[in-house]
Amino acid sequence: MERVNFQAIEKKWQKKFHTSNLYNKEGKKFYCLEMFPYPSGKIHMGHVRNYTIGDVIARYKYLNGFNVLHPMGWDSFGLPAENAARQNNLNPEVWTKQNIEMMKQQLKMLGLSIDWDLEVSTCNKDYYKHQQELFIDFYKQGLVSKKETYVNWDPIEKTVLANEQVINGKGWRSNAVVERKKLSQWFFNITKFSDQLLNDLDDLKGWPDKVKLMQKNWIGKSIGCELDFKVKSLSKNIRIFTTRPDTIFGASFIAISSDHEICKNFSDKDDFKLFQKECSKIGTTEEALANAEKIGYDTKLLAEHPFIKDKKLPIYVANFVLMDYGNGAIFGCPAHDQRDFDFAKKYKLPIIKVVSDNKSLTGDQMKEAYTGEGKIINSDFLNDLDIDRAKNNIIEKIEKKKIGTKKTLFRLKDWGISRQRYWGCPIPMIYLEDGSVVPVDKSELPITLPEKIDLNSSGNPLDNHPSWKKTFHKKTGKPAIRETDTLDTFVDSSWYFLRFCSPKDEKSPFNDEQTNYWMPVDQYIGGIEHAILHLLYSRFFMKAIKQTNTKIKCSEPFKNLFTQGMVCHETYKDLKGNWLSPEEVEKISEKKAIKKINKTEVKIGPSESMSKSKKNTIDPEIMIKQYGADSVRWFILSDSPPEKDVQWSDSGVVSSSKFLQKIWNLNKLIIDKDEKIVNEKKQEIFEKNINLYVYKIDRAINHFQFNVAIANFYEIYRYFNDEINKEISNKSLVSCMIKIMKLMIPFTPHLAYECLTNLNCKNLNQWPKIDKNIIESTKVKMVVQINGKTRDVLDIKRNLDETEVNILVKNSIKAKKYITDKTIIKTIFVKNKIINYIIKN
RNA sequence: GGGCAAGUGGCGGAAUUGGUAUACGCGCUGGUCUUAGAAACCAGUGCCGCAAGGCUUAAGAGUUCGAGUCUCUUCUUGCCCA
Repeated sequence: MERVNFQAIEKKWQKKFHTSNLYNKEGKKFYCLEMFPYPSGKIHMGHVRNYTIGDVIARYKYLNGFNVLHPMGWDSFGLPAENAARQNNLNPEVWTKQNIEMMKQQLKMLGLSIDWDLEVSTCNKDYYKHQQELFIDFYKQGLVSKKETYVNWDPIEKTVLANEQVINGKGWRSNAVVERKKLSQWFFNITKFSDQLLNDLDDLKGWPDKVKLMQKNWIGKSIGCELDFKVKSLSKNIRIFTTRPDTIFGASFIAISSDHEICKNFSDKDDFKLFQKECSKIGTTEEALANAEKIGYDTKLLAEHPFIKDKKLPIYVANFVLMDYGNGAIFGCPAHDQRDFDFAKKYKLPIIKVVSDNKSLTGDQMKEAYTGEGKIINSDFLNDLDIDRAKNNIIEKIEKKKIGTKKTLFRLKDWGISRQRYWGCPIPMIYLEDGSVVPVDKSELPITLPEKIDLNSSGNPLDNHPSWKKTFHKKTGKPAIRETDTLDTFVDSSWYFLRFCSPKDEKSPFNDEQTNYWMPVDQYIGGIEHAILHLLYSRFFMKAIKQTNTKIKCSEPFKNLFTQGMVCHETYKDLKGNWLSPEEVEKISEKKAIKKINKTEVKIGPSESMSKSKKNTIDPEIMIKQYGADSVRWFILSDSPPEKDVQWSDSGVVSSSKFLQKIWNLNKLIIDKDEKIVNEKKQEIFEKNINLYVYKIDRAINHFQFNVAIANFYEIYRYFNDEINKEISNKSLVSCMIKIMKLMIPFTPHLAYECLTNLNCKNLNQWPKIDKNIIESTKVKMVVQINGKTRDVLDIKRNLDETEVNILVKNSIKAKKYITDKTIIKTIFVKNKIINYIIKN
């Protein structure tokens, strides 16, 4: 049998894919989008999986008559380019553009149905120009602000980290211990949309519940209240915020942030200064705050308890209270908050239990705070209420006494977007001589990056640049200084999906009409690691844009979301414990492997997601060159459901390629086949069964069960191969094979189109019709059970009723013996499925 | 610590959503072909049993004519938040 030349076929069809696209102008629109890649240099298997899944959907929709938008772009700003540039002594732009070229070629090798005319790259000024415009629009809408805040400072990268970039108190990239540093930063006021971002989740029916829940928790809405504490020695009250007003009777101290205005009273004291310095050593994440040692500074001030007469609470400055939480002041209830508990233990403050944990321990005997449910105790009028009731009750009392009000708190913080880096979008703001900050005039956009830059000195490269920041205010002509921070790269990816609707529009970020036609994205596909931030920021952008531009109708960017799993591979280590790549290892059996060079033993570790650090990566390009893109696509879809992790296996991709060879052979066989005598009945059954598979595969694709669809292809092959010589006309075989090859287009487009051409198929781009009548007329399997145990399976016509089935059962040899001479007490009959006889023994 | 998933052969996994558990693939075993290997093809492959048959979806209970699927308890793993 002739070996199929995958490389030649793929090359031939990729030329056509490059110039063709998936537009059916008269069809309903379908916007299919995969998360665009960071151009790191080469594509990895994760990309292969992501873009193959997207390609299946895009092609499937196109074949079904949809007008499909399937673009691709590059998330091309970001730190790795700066690092690489430093190492290789070239401009980040050069490095980035090289990578994009290489990765684009690799993506093309996969045979994706991308419309490359729409390509967008976020580091191009014709992209970020519009981003600067959007920034100015947002600024004018009051959605941008500049705030002095503590930030997570990465001392190695010398940059600000977002909370989520801090993992276990360390920088996600540098692994350096993160410090708290006060800086003036630009923010998007995402919290203005907190309620909307939360409530609109309910409308996202096409999103995984898991992702919605993660977003909900991230936004973290909670009800609490503000409450004023009188301080006798001060003229002013301290206003605190709490989500647990029900524990007010357990309060034993007040804790304030080191930035609280009261601290001004002793800001020149040396011991306080020292304390303040200590405070800055911990990061700003909740995790860092919870894990850090709690330290306090005794102000010697006393606050009055609002509900307990003559009770005084000491006021401490504490390192775990931040100014941007509530009002920078809390009351401490050690018995029911772990941080307060730790603090109280350290400073020997009373621990008063006010929620019953059904244990006899007194507050002082408790080993940790109790934060669970329970009845309120030791709390005067709140006693015996449960927590929720007590909360409502106390808030009512507080409002009545006019010492505080109910308040909603969100965990969600404003989005800090300033980065002290070169390779990002310049923030289009200028500082005037009088100290005011204004946006640059839109006519001056884009504010471009300087080409020559020193990346080797520490600090902010744009700030270090000799001339770049010096400019003039357009209106007054007076000298001004540019903002030298650049935007977080999450900003770049928060609106690229809009740009794809009209990527060539020079006047505005997007054309309203085109945007309203294509948006929202009908199917968005990407990794679960973006479940919170990227998706939340994009949702914010959509809402902010809608507020800015009233012509835009869309308020949620992604109608359906699919999060695919990772690609994993076994890990290998030599005897010294060094990681080994799969190429360095020779596998002898399932559990045994040796090093190729010196035949020493290799330890096989668990399969983990592919990463350079563990050296367990497989290069897609090598795989494509060896087995062909279709085989790689086929394998990556075949082995696991797409939402779960998949194990890369060499034997798997080998068998994929073998199977595609078999499909090729089968096609050849049919084309060259001599005509035989035809049995109409057999042919009809054959055609019906093929039709049934069309239905099954169509259904599987719709449910994202690509592995199931592929299993069906294996079945079809076997069935087809068995039936090929059984009195079926060549015409019928060819028309059935055409159906099958059309079903394969989304999975293995090169092979499928080549075979279809060889089969002389006329309408290449039309999905086979599912004939519902044929499915209705196929036989069904009726399970015959006796007392719930399966005794026989009958092939019967569809929709027979109970009496008809009874007759058939009585004639069945297998089932008959269980029923004759027995008393049937009850019969359960489910049409087309099962008949179950309950008999007496 | 809290929340959410999930647990099916040696492995990846399927099961029309309460109706034949183990589809399909990998691996393994045997065979045909071959000087040999590879490839290809054929057959077998959950467990017990010679067989008839019985047992089996992490463990245990429950609902049901019928449970991998629903409910409860326990255990384990993964993810997110702390």
